[in-house]
Amino acid sequence: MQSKNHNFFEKVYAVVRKIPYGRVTSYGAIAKYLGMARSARMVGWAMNNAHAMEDVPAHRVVNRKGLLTGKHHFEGTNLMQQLLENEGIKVVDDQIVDFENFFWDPMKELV
DNA sequence: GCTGTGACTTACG
DNA sequence: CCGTAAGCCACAG
Repeated sequence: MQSKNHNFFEKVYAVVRKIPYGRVTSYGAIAKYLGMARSARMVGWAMNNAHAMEDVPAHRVVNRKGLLTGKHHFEGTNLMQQLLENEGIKVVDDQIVDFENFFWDPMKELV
């Protein structure tokens, strides 16, 4: 019985999985795309649960300032930064360089 | 059903 | 831009 299995988490994962390579987005952007711009925190929380999801590149999701706020939740100390740099994204002081240039808005890109 | 919490965001100075 | 304060919603206990 699926009942209310339509977790909003699944929606978050769906959007995060659609993040193209070498791009990043913010929790608020995802939340807004899901119609819950005021629940940006929940998006981050969903990422916490996303740890069980291998198809969820949570490292491509950062806060509004392009700061790797959730890097602390990744394995190691700078795994998140390593992953981003591996995609060609420069990260300095836990902050993405030219964040606006790498920002991926599901509202505009995903339509 | 209330309380606490959180990988956020916005507003104000 | 930076620091502080408040708002916000969903989930766990």
